[in-house]
Amino acid sequence: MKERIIDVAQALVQSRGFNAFSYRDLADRILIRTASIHYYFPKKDDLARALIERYRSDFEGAIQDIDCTARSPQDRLSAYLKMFLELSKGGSRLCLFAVFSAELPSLSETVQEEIKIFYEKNIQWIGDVIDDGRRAGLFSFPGGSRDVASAIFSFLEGEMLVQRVFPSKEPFPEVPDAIRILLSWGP
Amino acid sequence: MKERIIDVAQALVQSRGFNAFSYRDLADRILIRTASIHYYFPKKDDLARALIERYRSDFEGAIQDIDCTARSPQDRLSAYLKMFLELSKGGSRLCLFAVFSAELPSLSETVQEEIKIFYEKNIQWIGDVIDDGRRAGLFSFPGGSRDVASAIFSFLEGEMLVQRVFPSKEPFPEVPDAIRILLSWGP
DNA sequence: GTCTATAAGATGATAGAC
DNA sequence: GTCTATCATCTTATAGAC
Repeated sequence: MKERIIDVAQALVQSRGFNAFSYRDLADRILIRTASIHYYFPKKDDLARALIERYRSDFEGAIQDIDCTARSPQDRLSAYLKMFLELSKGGSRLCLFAVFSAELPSLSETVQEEIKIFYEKNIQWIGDVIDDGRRAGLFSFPGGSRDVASAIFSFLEGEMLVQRVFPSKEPFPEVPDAIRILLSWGP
Repeated sequence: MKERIIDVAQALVQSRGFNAFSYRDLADRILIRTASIHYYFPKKDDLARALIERYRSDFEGAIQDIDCTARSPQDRLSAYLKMFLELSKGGSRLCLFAVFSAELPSLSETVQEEIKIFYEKNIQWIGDVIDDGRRAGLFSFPGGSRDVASAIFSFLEGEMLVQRVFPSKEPFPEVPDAIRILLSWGP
């Protein structure tokens, strides 16, 4: 049940935002009473934290999978992008953290801190991968790998916003051209 | 008065989101009663439309200013970026449209349409500028200018989300490195 | 134009029966 | 665990006095 509530809540956050849905919205969709949801998540902030925790652990699990299979930097980055887009259901759902960032000052301190950790982990990981790639002569870019990693991550988060507004746009290619250019990643 | 309401409302939207503030929040800040706000903006959707209209006209005015002074593609793009960041008050405020995109499905059809127009205008303009730049041999990038313009815009919107989470990060340079790389824009 | 007063409904939350 | 019942509060919105 707990998982099911999180499922539905996540879908609502990713489409409307955290402040634009109520326990009633959840209850109606799950066919349960709001009091039952309060049993699992007494305060709405508890729900926010649970949402983040699962999303983040999904992400970290996926990243570990990628690291374990230990392929080339290119394959790792490709796999990351694919996973990123999958979790967001191709734009109809935003990245959970893009939504939370947009509403950041309305969220609790704890949640804000969790969001920061998520961003940090992602940028760190991308930075490591492209650094590996550069050392192997596969990628080429000026400056620090962290800056480029941050730019890639910003681009991905922003691209979801744009894609939401233009659903007619062709779906994300597996590796967006912008990233290929940023990394001088030849075809 | 109307302008003042829009000022305060815009600040609230850019920090918390459209669904996370109420007429009461506005009233408390402006030292007025909620009924008075309803006099100017009967429905909250009227306020949303007014917000968008002003933001968009500010943007278009600024873009026209840039076009009239008719400088080089590089200067035009620099000026655009500077304006973009100014309107967003350096990350403490998100781009109004980044917030609206994040909450898109919770907004009215009319508002959604306006958001689309804003995005379209911006991407179109950036595309024209970098196309000019490419023809003049100042920029170099593979593929269509619209795709690169879209990537630049996505990056900017996303960068604001990231900057909000890491306020300690150094402020946006006038022309972010990512954009220099995307355009092969030498120093 | 701004106010008081107020309505109708939503919202987050709790107590207590089953 | 799930329910009914209930709460205080907030939210959007309107009517009508000044």
